[in-house]
Amino acid sequence: MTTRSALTPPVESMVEVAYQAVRQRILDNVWAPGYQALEGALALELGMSRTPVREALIRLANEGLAEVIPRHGMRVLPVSPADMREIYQILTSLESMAAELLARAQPTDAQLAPLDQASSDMEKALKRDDLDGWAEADERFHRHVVQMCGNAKLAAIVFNYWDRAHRARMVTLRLRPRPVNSTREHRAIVNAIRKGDAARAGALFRAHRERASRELTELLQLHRLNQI
Amino acid sequence: MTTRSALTPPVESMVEVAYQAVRQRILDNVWAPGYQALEGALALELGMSRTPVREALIRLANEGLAEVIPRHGMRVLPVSPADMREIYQILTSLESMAAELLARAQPTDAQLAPLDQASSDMEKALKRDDLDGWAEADERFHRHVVQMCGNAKLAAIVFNYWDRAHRARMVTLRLRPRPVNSTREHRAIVNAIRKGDAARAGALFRAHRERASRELTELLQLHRLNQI
DNA sequence: GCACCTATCAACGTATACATTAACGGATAT
DNA sequence: ATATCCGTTAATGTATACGTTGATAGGTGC
Repeated sequence: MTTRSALTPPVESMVEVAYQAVRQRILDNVWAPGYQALEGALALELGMSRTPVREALIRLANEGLAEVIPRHGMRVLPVSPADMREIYQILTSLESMAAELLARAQPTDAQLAPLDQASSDMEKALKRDDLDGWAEADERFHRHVVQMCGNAKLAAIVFNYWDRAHRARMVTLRLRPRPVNSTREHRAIVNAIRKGDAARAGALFRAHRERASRELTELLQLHRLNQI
Repeated sequence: MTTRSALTPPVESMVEVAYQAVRQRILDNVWAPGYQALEGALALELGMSRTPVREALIRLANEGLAEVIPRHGMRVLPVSPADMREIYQILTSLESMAAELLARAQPTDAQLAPLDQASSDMEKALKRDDLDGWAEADERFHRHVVQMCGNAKLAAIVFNYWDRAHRARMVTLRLRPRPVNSTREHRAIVNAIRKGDAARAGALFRAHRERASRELTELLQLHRLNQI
């Protein structure tokens, strides 16, 4: 009997191990933007041969987190202010579409509960001056909207671009004034969705993201953060 | 002297050869949706070892054109009506954003000339009943808008989802009534962009894509095309 | 000192090798 | 006839091998 039950999680392949390991190091800024590593070195570090490492790097390159330079191995891609502008334009467009779709779907109160919960958690975290908690609840809010909009491909794109911008968000989290507007805007968005007012939900979400994008860009300029 | 001039294009790697070969077969519907091929068979057919084939397949899987099923090789991914709906929602969102960005950038008449040209070519092709010519000019119009919007990442996403929907567009091209509305809508979009009216350009583009999406979906239903 | 040339090296791209294991078919029991 | 078991096969995932070639250091000429 060699069935693999739900209890024994699928033996992750070495490609998966390599992919997750490198990805996590990039997202956690353990390997800073510009960091380079040779395929052989990575393989040695991860205790596997170059083959699975190469395959993982192809995925990471496709996802825009790293690039592969022929004789110099993998390089962690920096994110410039111009990149951030492009990324936030994409997120603004797709997330506001997601909000519209969600509003059109007329979700039940039960389905919207996580959004209310996330909003409350943001308020509570802000009162405690718990910025990490605030960021987690904020991300949870956005994730729910995108996951429930009914368009899995759209969600996948949004998640990918969140990842690319993740480091910048973490850096600016503590450089900016207390994010007091966000929660109010989230509440208004939930209301529009609850009423089924798709146009308003989309417009509010769009304004919400555009403000965030503007603030982020200004912060990066102010602090001369030319690559993150 | 072993410089590689512009005349001698970079020797494409075998991975690139494999990637292009498989991709082209999928887009051209030489390998229909659902078609499967083993890594070894592909390698044999392409005259290379499994290694570059595997690496090409990883890219194709990431791009959503194929999937890799552990003991069954590569499988060409079918596109269902539900997929088409998701894809067109994404395209609607991103292309209308591109139109807005382009309008905001206040392009010169010279920069807008290709859009006028494409619109004329669509009219001319339609008069000749040249559907392929019409489709080419239509795609050229859309490509220009997206390429000139100033957001390369957005453009890359749009191109990828065009590819995914390519077969369906080709199939429906000859099933639908003559596309007489599109050219008029294109003209209106160019006018809005020329005036720098970003909101209007975005709204028009959005309506344009939503109409196309609706028509396509209805065609697929009508002809019971449940996977393309 | 600087530019150029050359030889060495090592990282990569691809091919090949190999152990693992899912899939399939045939045999057996009911 | 159908279900189950089991042995065989072959496709895979990963490791290893290897030729090619860009990069670099050191030497040479001016």
